[in-house]
Amino acid sequence: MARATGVSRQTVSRAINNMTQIDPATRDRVLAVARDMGYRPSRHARGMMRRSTTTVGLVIPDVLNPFFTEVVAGALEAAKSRGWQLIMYTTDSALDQEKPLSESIAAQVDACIAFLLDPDAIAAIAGSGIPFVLLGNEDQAGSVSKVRIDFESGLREAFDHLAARGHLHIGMIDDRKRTASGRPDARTRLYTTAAMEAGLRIEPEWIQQATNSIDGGAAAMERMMREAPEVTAILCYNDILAIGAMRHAMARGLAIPESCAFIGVDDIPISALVDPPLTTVHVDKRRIGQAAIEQLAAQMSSGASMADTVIRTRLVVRAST
Amino acid sequence: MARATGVSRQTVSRAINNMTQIDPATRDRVLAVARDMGYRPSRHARGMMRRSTTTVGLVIPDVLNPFFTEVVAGALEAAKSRGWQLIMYTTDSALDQEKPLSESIAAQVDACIAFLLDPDAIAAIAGSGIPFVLLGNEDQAGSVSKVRIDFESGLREAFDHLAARGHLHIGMIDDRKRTASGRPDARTRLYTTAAMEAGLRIEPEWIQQATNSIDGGAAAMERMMREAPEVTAILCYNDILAIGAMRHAMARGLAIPESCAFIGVDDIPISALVDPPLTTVHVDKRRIGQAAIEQLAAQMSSGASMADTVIRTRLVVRAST
DNA sequence: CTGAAAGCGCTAACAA
DNA sequence: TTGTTAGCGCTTTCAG
Repeated sequence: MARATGVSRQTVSRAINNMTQIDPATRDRVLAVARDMGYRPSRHARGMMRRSTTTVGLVIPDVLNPFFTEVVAGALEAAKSRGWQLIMYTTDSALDQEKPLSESIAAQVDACIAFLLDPDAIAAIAGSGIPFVLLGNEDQAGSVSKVRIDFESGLREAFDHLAARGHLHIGMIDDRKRTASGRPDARTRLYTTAAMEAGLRIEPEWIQQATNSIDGGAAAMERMMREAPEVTAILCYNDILAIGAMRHAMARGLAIPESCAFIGVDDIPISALVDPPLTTVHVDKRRIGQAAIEQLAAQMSSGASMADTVIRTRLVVRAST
Repeated sequence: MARATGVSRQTVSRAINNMTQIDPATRDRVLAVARDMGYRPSRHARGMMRRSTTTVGLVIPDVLNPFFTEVVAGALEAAKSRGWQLIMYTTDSALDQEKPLSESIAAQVDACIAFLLDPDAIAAIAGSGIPFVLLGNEDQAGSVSKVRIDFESGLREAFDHLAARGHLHIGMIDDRKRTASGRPDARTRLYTTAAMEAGLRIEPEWIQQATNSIDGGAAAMERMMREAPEVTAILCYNDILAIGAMRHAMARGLAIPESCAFIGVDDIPISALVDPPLTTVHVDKRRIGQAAIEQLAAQMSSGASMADTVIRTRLVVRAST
């Protein structure tokens, strides 16, 4: 306390917060001393008195992935409009980072929204009692509030679109890590379902697993061309893989979309800029972030959680098909 | 306090933090009650006792700009390795948001790193006494610790490269907002300097101001083609503008690089993927974020701030020149 | 193993 | 205008 230094007492408080009812001279003196000894009010002590701004944790796998970046933008915007703060956490897309992170997070924030796959990690946060919204994980038990993405609508459109163009051999480039996690994404399931419903057969080698990156997509395409040359259209787990695969196909001399058509998922900004522009299943990513914050707000005010938000998707047809 | 509910007293603390020296039975009972009444330890009260994790504020103009995204990734990584947290703040690239944000920020975090232009905003944070590192604003007074980007090296390479290819009429597409702020970026100054040193003339209409987006770049290119058709090479404020301009030029029938060459700045991931791949001045964006955290750490331990970090740049030649 | 007391750094209420 | 008292919610002595 500056009481020892300045001649005055806890009246420093009045000075620091420059309240009224204080002699300007005293205030200045206190402030001067405070500056000299590098005094800084404690965030926590303050937070205890004034009811501080709510701080929400946001867990995403990877900041460099434009998909999550847009979710962050949406959440940030919604948070800012409520005067809330956002603390960013990253799992580096590593399943084994989820658990330790989740265990420490509840102590740091007032509420949390997170992309998480590990059930234990999800349980850790949900069990901590803080308001919580889970993102993009549809096969989680119903006890936790969710914002989920309805890929079915868009993916069905995609399949119909390809079928209408006469494609009979439709392959898929999937996310290896996601598949390996034992909790395959809805996209994978929907691909199989849609093919069956359309009466199309699928061979195992028509599904290639890829590391989630441009190069990963290219590598998967290389294998696809070697092992399944009969495939004339490829549905990709996301735009990044689609772009990597498409570029590789072009480099290897395939004409697009004549020899092979490509469809991505997400509709990240770059997809409209590549050549040829990528046909893709559009997801309103900002809306995911916004909706998550809104659900958090609902939990915090009413106590009860509101109904899950479902983000619809739709096909955006461009030149790659 | 759970003392009223559970039969026991502040020994809940022992239970909550599951310390040793407590009867498992008692612990479980306390925990059960705590869960039932939705008890959650207060972040702040805790932070007062245990010295809590340092929380650093990170201010950037825009999360959706891949340049800043990579800076965030670098900062996040460096922060995580120290066990620090990052709170994200955004100014939405609006100069007038900087001041109010800066004034409230010091109370929320233990330290701060920020992309800021408004001198008042900078002074507000610097004056608050928290450890502070300013990013990318080179013409700020020397009193504040900085990580700055040395565009000169890379930009000089870029000019030499264009000159070596015989370009005599080199234009520039600049960032309108940055120019309008009255604090033009070093890039703008260096463009003029480099041209003079190379003995090249510059006409006013060779410098077009653009809104910082793909479309903004396209619009600026449209004006450039109309007002300065003699220009055969264009240096752009950043890759986004360059890509927008280049695409528009192609759409209008220009051959690239034969009719017009383009050079960007930043080397964001997309630049290598567009067609033709963009020649650009590479900036190590992750390093900016890392360096900022390192300088913060230096300030917090030694008290004195370490020397500013300078991020070197270099030209990456691709097919657009 | 459990309870009582003291105090973290600050602010709010009331006196002086 | 300034000082005093009390207490925010928790952890940490030190006794019981």
